[in-house]
Amino acid sequence: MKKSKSRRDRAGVEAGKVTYEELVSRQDRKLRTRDSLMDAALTLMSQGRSFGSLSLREITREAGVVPTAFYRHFRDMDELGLALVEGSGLILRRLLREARKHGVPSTEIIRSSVTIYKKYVEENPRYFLVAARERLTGSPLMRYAIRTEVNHFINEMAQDLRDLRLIPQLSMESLRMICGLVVITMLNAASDILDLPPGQPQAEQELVDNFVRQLTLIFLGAGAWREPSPRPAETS
Amino acid sequence: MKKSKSRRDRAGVEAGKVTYEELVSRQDRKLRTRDSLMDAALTLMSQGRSFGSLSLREITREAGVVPTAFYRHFRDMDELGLALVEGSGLILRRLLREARKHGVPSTEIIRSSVTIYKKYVEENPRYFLVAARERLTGSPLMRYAIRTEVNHFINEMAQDLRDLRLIPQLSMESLRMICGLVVITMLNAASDILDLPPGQPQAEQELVDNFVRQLTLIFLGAGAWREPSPRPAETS
DNA sequence: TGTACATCAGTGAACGCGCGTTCACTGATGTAC
DNA sequence: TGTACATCAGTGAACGCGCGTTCACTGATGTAC
Repeated sequence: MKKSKSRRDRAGVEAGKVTYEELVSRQDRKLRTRDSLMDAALTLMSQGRSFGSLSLREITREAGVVPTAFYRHFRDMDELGLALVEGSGLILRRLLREARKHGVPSTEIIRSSVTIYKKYVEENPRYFLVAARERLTGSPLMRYAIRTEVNHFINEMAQDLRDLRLIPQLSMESLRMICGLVVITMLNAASDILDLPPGQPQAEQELVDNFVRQLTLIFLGAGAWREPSPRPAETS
Repeated sequence: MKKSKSRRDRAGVEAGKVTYEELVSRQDRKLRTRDSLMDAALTLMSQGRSFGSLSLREITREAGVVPTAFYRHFRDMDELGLALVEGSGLILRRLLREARKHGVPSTEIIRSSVTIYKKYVEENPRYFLVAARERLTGSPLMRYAIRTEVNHFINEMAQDLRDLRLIPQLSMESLRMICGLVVITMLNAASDILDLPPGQPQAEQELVDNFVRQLTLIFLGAGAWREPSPRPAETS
């Protein structure tokens, strides 16, 4: 963010055009800077770095802003981290909403879901980085926040599965257990997809096939699942 | 490592005792310092930090050694990271060896395996931190090394399952796919176990139960698995 | 066994650098009248 | 519409600090004779 003077100059007022930049309020500009800080963090992370190893100065540099501007938006790096987690949560909820919209295709349900999922991951790679990776390695604060978002996601997914009544004999608790397994498989696959060097269609296909088979196996298991008796044996 | 003079003083020579410390060669001492550097890194990581966020000086401080001593053992942090990955690989291989020793209990096989696994994770928490966490968030170099170790582990486990002939209809490829699923579930559970605050037996029991059920589901699925036809439909 | 010399694990001072954070500031945007 | 003042997003200098790495060193351990 340069001074407004020079920004106005560059914006081409002298050419008789009022650019988009001239129309937004101070508040909008502030939000845009905030976004570009979050974006900068995600960019650095997508270059293979963990959030915990990023520095405040690095992020402001990437965002094109002076280091002290950071404090207008976040108290510290932790607060930025939590904002990123919140973004990931939104992305995950949107994923479920889209899945619901597609309804229940009767054939090839898993393969088509995987295709949609893969596309979705590739369109929002950066937030999947946060969810899939920092879930395990972030600061305790960040890990806890992600765990909460992911549990939320698992619960919603379990509720959706229950509503679909595809496997009616399952209790809500079992559905949650199964969705937990599905989610770690999904996040693991997302991480693998994002690690793929581009231009390797064969490796990519193998990865997708493997993912499809793992999900198929899980749902095979779900179909064969019998609820455990409510009280386990005393010996265990 | 203090100077030998004072070390000898502290070692209690004046009390007429020759301590263990007095008996080891220079080479042994060097290895011990190397170990204490690795140990220091693991200690810091088990306090919730990622390897990538550790500094060389921090590690030498924790190891009780001057920063420059680091270079007698590792060229840089990357090399230390790879040494840690190697350590994790050894731990995983030992886990399989112990599992083999226990043979095939006919009842409650999964629950007893989980109990053994949990004990093993709790006895070697630090190396599981490396395997479970840095697998996704480490430097690209470290991630690749861990991926190699984990794939090795998956292959060995698949071979063991094949040798056991519990589910004889499965191809080696399917066994690998299934073991891949088992391993991400295992590593996820390890991460959860290590995150547990101590003294919460109920949360711990829930976690173990969930893990047991997920593995049970996977093996139910494996039992119901039919090999996919070698060539998928052209439409996919 | 004793002596003279080589090796080398660990030391400690020094360096230049990027870090997070403070502070007073600037000047465009927003508001009151 | 025009003016006078308030707000506040972003600036830039400055700070003390821990960082990775270099270098010459020390003195116990190891080796040759």
